[in-house]
Amino acid sequence: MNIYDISEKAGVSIATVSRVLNGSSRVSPKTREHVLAVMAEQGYVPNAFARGLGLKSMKTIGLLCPNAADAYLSQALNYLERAFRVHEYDCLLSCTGKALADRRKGVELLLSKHVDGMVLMGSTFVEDQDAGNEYLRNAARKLPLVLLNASYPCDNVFCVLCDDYRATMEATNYLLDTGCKDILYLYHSRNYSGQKKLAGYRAALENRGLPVRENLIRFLSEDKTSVPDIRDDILAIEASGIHFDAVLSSEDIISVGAAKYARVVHRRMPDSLSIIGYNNSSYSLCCEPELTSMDNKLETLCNHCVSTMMAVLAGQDAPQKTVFTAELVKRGSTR
Amino acid sequence: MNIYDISEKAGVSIATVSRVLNGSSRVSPKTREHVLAVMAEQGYVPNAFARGLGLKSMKTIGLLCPNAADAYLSQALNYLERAFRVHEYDCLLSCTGKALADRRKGVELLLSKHVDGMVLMGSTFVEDQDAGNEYLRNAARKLPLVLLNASYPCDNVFCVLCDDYRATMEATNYLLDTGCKDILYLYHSRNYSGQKKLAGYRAALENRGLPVRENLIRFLSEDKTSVPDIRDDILAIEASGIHFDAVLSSEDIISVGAAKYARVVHRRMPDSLSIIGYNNSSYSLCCEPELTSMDNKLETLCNHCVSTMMAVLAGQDAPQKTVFTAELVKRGSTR
DNA sequence: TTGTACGCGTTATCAC
DNA sequence: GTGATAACGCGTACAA
Repeated sequence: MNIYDISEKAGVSIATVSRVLNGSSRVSPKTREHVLAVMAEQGYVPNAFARGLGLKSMKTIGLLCPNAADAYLSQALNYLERAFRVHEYDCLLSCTGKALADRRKGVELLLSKHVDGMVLMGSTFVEDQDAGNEYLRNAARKLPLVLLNASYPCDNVFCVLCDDYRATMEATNYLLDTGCKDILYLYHSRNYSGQKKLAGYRAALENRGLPVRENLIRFLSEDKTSVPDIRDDILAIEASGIHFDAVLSSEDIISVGAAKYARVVHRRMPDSLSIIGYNNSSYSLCCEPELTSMDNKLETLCNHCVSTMMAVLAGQDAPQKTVFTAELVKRGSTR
Repeated sequence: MNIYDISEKAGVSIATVSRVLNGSSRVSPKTREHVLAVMAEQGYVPNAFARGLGLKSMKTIGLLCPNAADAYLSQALNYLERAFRVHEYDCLLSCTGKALADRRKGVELLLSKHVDGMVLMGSTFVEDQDAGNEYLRNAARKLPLVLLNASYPCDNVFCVLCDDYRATMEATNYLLDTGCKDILYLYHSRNYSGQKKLAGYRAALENRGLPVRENLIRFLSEDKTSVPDIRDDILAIEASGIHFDAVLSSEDIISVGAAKYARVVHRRMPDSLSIIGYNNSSYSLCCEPELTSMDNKLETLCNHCVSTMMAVLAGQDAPQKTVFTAELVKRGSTR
């Protein structure tokens, strides 16, 4: 069943069928109705490959994600896919992992499939040393890139993110305001976003003339990310003689580990220990009391990624960088 | 840069270039080397649309998933995508939601994009009344379907699942063996898998000649699925005068809610309350003590989905149904 | 308003 | 082994 069959059965030329198909050009209402009827009757569906060949597009967006199993990223995945679908774009998924070589390969594969654009989820995709970002610049020469929660100034690269710096600064201030003195800062990732968050923590202390004690800033091993692992890490920190009355982390899952630590050593929240997480994910509701967490507006960010992409694809101009503000959601783990 | 350019620069015909490209037919080693060199030099990448048009395939698999944000499904998504990628297949994602109309639409959209096969994640995709499954039978006439954690006997539909019936039976038996008398069974979904699980619970009791008390079997509202919601549901159950010394659920997240309930009312695990979850997801590690959970071997299932799909696409025959056995992972929430 | 004819970049079937 | 050439199914100038 192709366009020729339809044109024959409808007694018109393929050009007319094509016009009806694409809604566009001028076709007499009568012919249109007739052709539509024939198409419906025959259950005709235009061949996407042939159409792609001609239009150089199959209305497909590449979604790159280091790890689709991650609670935060999978949430983003869900928002993005649904929003793109509303615009009749399908999403090609690529779970690349964090290694540069794999990310590059992921981008190239999607490039070879001629997606219309790509969304790169998380600041993992941007390397600190700019030489490593050649693959991004190269991709951006061929199609628009939208970066979720990352920043990279480059033509045809559009960034949508939350002000992580301000967010952790606000969280730190809140802890200080509620009487905490020794705030343990725990983080997993040294990428752009991770650095901004840490900088916010430092800045909050410095702004008040408080010392930044480096032994309260702890990078957790990247390969031990389960909640019990994190609990054990914190137990070890305590065992090493470091005292803290609050835990601020770069991810909810870390804070869940902190809550677990608190239970084990019988420290009550928020009296003996305050905890703040990041992302306001479903993990923050798992603990008792529930965790105060920084809501970085994932849904808003994702929707903005999609509308930015749509604008760019439509030839309109879009802001190179859009920054939203996070919001602290206060729950039982803080005063 | 297309096949003509390459053939011209290499001084051969496009047929030869095509042969080199597809590794197949007889080409003299010398010509092959030369053509490969030219292709590399020019950075030539064959056009996927044109290739798709000729081959009627773009090596793409459709992944349908009611909700990519779900902890369990996103894990599956990750496993599936990576395994397919190893076989050089890309994945087109469709988060359909649970409504039949939307699922049908998702299938049809992927059908129109001429994916080579589809994986349907979760038993949500199979309707109880078979009339609702016409969309599956229809799709199966055109391409192979692999169902993850669902069963539907139909030509060209391949099912990969865990024996949920036996799994909950085993879990129930374990609770009974460790001295529990009143096991509250909580579930969220009435789909195929949900029914099997419940049946396993009933069967375990019946096999021991114990009464199945319907007021210990509770269906939780589908739209209130957050941990605090579930905690409140359980509090309400208790308030209604129902006594229980164990909670068995169809999903880890429900059991996390149960653990939260236990904390609120100061019931200690496992002495005063035993809890078993399902899926052995990261949620089961969030609680203190950690939750005993039924591991339904998601990674194994996913890998099997992929190898089944590959076999079918290669024209080999594959088992219509493959059933794995779940395994109870014992942790602190049970004796 | 409608139709003709060509281009899109491959693969595949023939001949040679 | 290699080279013409016909599909593949659709979009679209251009002509009518």
